[in-house]
Amino acid sequence: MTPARTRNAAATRTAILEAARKRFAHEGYDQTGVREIASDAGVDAALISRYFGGKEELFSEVLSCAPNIAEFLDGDRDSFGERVAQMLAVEPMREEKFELFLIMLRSASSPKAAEAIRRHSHDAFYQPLETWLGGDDAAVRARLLSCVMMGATMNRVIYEDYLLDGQQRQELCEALARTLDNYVSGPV
Amino acid sequence: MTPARTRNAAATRTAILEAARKRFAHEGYDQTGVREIASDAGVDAALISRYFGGKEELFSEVLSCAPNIAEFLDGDRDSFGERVAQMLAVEPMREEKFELFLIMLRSASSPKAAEAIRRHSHDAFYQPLETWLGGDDAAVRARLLSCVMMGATMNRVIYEDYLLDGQQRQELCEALARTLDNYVSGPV
DNA sequence: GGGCCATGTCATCAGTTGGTGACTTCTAGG
DNA sequence: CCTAGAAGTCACCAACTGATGACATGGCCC
Repeated sequence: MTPARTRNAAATRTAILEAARKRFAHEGYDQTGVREIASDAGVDAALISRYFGGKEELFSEVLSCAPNIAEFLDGDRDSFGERVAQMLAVEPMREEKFELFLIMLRSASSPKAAEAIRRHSHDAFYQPLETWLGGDDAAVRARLLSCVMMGATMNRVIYEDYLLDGQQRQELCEALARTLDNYVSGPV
Repeated sequence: MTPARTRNAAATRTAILEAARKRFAHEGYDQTGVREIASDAGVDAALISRYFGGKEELFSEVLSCAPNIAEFLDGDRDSFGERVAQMLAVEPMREEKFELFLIMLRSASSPKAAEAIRRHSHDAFYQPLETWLGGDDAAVRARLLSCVMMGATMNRVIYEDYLLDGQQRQELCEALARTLDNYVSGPV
C-alpha cells in the first residue's frame, strides 16, 4: 500500500518538478529561487539539490517534461494556422499550452538556462515542426513559423494585452492565421 | 578648457550611460551588475547611484537614449519590409540597430525592468509605428509587425543562427520582407 | 591663498542566492 | 525489538548584489 503522502521519493520528485515548471513559466529561470519552488511543492529546499543535483539540472529536467508542439501538429493540417493563432492572440494565456514558450522566452536571457533551452527547444519544437512541414525549405518555413509564434507570445508577455481590445485581437488572430497557413502550405 | 577626463561630471555620466547601454543589450537587466557597468566606464560603482539614483533609474535612462524605430520609418515606404528583413535575418547582429530590441527581449523577464520597457517601447516603437502606418487597423498592423520583428530577433538570440546557412537566411529574409510589406500596405 | 562645493574613492552593509553536510525521523527487513 | 538505510530537516556557508555614508581630493570664486 502506497504511503499516503510523506516519505515518498517519487511523489516528492514529481511535486518539485510540477512546482518548478509553473514557476519557471511564470517567472523565468533567474527570477525563480529554489526556496520558492520547494515552498510551492511543500518540501525542503535541500531536496532539490539532492534529487536533481541543482537548479540547472532541475531546469533541464523541466524542459524535458514540458508540453511541446506535438498537440498542434497532431490536428488537422488545414486548421493549423487558425488553431495556433487562436492560442496566440485570443485565448487567455493558459499555461498548459504556452508553457514551453513562456519558459523559453522568460529564461532565454539567463546564460545558465540558455544552453538547455537551445537543446530542448530544438528537439521538442523545431525538429518536429520541420519534419511535419516537409519539403526542401522546411527549415526556413519552420523558422518563419517560429518567428511569428515567438513574437506573438513575446508581445503578450511584454504588453499583457493592454494595447488591444477584443475586436482587435480577433483581427490580429485572423491575420496571424493567414500568415501561419501561408508558411505551412509554402513554398516560401 | 575642458579638463581632459577626470573630474568631469558630464563625461562621467555619458560614459556610464554608454557602458550600461551595451551591457544591458548584451546581457540583459538581471545579468548586468552595476560593478560591471562602472568597470566598463572606468568609474566607481558608487557614482551610478549618485548620478542616476540606482540601477533601475539608470536602465530607464538608457531606454530613453537607445536608438529606436525612427530610422526605418524615415526611409522609403516601399522598401520598408526589405530593409527591416535585411536587418532581422541577414545582417550581422549589430548592436546599434538591434539595441532597443535586444535590451527589451533580454530584460523583459525582469520585473524591475518590465515596467520601464513597457513604457519606453510603447513611446519609442509602438506609437511611432502605428502613426506611420495610419488607417483604422493601424494598431493591429503595428502589432503584427512587432510580432514578426520581435520573433525574428528572439530566434537569433536563442539559436544564434546555428540552424540556418547563408542561403536559407536569404530565403528567410525574402519571406520576412513579403510578410512585413503585406502588413504595412494592409488592410489586414 | 583659503574656503567650499562638486567630484570621486573606499570600506562596508544588508539582503538574497544556490548549495552542503550533519542531523533527525520514518520505514522495511531480520 | 532492533538495526540500516532511505527520506526529510535544519543550520549554515560563501558568493554576489545594490546601495550608502564617511572620507579624500580637485578646481573654482572670493
